[in-house]
Amino acid sequence: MALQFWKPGTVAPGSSLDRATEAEGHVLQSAPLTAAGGIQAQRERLPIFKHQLPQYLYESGWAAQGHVIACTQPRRVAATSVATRVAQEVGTLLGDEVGYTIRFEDVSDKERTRIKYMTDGMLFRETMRDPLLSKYSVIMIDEAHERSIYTDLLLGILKKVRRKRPALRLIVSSATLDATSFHEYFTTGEGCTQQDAVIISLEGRMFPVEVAYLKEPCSDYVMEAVRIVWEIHLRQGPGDVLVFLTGREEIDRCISEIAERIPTLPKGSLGLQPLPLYAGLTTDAQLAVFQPAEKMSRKVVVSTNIAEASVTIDGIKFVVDCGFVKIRTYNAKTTLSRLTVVPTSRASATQRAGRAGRTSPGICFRLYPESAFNDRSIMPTTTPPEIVRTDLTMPILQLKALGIDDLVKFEWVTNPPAEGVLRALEALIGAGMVGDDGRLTLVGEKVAEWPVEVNIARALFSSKEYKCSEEMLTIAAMVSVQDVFVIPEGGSAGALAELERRKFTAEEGDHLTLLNAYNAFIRYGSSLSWCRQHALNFRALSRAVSIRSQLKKYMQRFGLTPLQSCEGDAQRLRRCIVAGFWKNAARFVESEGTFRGVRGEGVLYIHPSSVMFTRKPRTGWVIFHEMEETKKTHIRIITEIEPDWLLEYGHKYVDKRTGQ
DNA sequence: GAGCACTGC
Repeated sequence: MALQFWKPGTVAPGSSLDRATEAEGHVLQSAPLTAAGGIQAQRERLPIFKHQLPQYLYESGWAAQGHVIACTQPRRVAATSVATRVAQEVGTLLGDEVGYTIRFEDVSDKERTRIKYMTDGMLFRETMRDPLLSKYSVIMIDEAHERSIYTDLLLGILKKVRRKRPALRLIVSSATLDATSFHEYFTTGEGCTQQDAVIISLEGRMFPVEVAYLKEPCSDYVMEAVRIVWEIHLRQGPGDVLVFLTGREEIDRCISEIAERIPTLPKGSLGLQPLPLYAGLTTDAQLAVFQPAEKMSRKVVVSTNIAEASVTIDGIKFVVDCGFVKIRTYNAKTTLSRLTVVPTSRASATQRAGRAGRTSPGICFRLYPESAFNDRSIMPTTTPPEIVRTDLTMPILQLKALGIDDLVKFEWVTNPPAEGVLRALEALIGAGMVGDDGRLTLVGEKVAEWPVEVNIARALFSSKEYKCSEEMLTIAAMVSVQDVFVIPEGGSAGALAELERRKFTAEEGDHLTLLNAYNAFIRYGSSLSWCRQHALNFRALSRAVSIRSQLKKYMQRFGLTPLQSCEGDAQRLRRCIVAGFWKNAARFVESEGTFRGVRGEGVLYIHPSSVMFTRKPRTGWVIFHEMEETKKTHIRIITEIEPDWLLEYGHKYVDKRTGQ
């Protein structure tokens, strides 16, 4: 069957979705969804929206006999907000026929829920308990173009599930040009036919957006952005501006440059109100971008990629796009992750431009020449999926837990790099999670179920022996969230925050400092105002509370109870951390003031956010939570240890590697 | 003596 695309947002009169490919449209499919009746909802020529597909399927009987229609989203907010909207449209209470399931929150009913919105990570997790996902009749994977790691893993699993359970119908929804490749993915291969039910829809933006380019490339896109914002402000009509830059530093610079020029505005002209937006901001500061602009003023939101898909601001009429994005890449050989600024994909550029056309026609100014946009060697069609640039240790452990031992045979949407797969397997074997036969060990099976990384799981398992599970649980939760300590931009506010942080500082290092901050948060009522007073991130701490209580349930389920406190015996706790993180040990080199990793990682620098940044370790040895490469290789979340605590583990490690 | 895109279980 030939692939066809609809024009965004329309279905021909009286057509059912199974006939949609005959009509003009943005739905494309290779097999009809007629087994339980087609969709006859469109008597008149009404626009059909993507989020309504599950409810049409529901009305057409696809949720009969206790079956459930699932719709996955890469993000929690999307899952909850779409579920809320659909529940309203269907006219039921949220959590009744229409519900959602995300981590820490299950607003669905086991018996009654027929349409379930969920994060893709959640559905992936569900495959561990029910490998055939037998209660679902239709699964819609939304925002598949974002290619999150869980989307990819899920698509791979679903292809496998469909071979065993052909009655399962899949809908893959993608906003970009790669729709055809998803189609090919599901219709080729052994046992796959053109009859496999796949519908791929394209989204359309609501209003036209005119795109303008620079004639020549610019050398400093931050200053160029400032110039364009100025021009928009003086020459264009009303409407707010959204500027895309790559990170906090650029955003701060852009904002102060704009602020500096505000006094030069001609008398009587509109004011300008520059506002930063990035994930690390406090809730208060983030909320500011949603407030309407002050009277007689134009709002300029200067944002990271967060405004590309995660956060939607109404009233934006102008977009200024620098054409770059900061992404995390992972080097399997060195086990180093790194943040790099790279040109955006064309798909990203299109998505960013679309942000100008949500409420009215708009204009997007791209800070690069049109020739760059058209040159695939400069701007790729799509961003490389997460699976090719991430640490594969956990994903592979989880695939193995699903019985997928042959990773070469697994039908990846995109193959992960061979090096990454090998290193991950090596790490899992070294950690005793995978045996030499490539199969999961008993420990591996257990750890795969935990929603934490391998090192943390190991420390939690050891916490029973070291009698410090209460504290280890807290530390596990705290290292899983980021930005607990708020760092205001420079000046006196920064120094004040630094003083606040010292109140929680523990001699032993960052792990215990985090523990102190968490305990104080609980002791003083877990309140937002208390966090503000002490320069702590309320959102992060609240999340840590949720994670801790979830992990506590796992401790109970795995018989690691009763939970015990180390009663202030920090040594037990530090030894327990070593039991999980012994591979992340580093030795101080006095003459250089730097560290060397025991795995030969080269020169390591303490991250400035560490309480160890200003001191040298008494014993000369530390354990770190993670390392990251920026201009230098930094280690983060560090605790001082005694070197002989390592001997036990180091021995095992050497044995495995050399075979001695 | 100096820094951190964004998600998710």
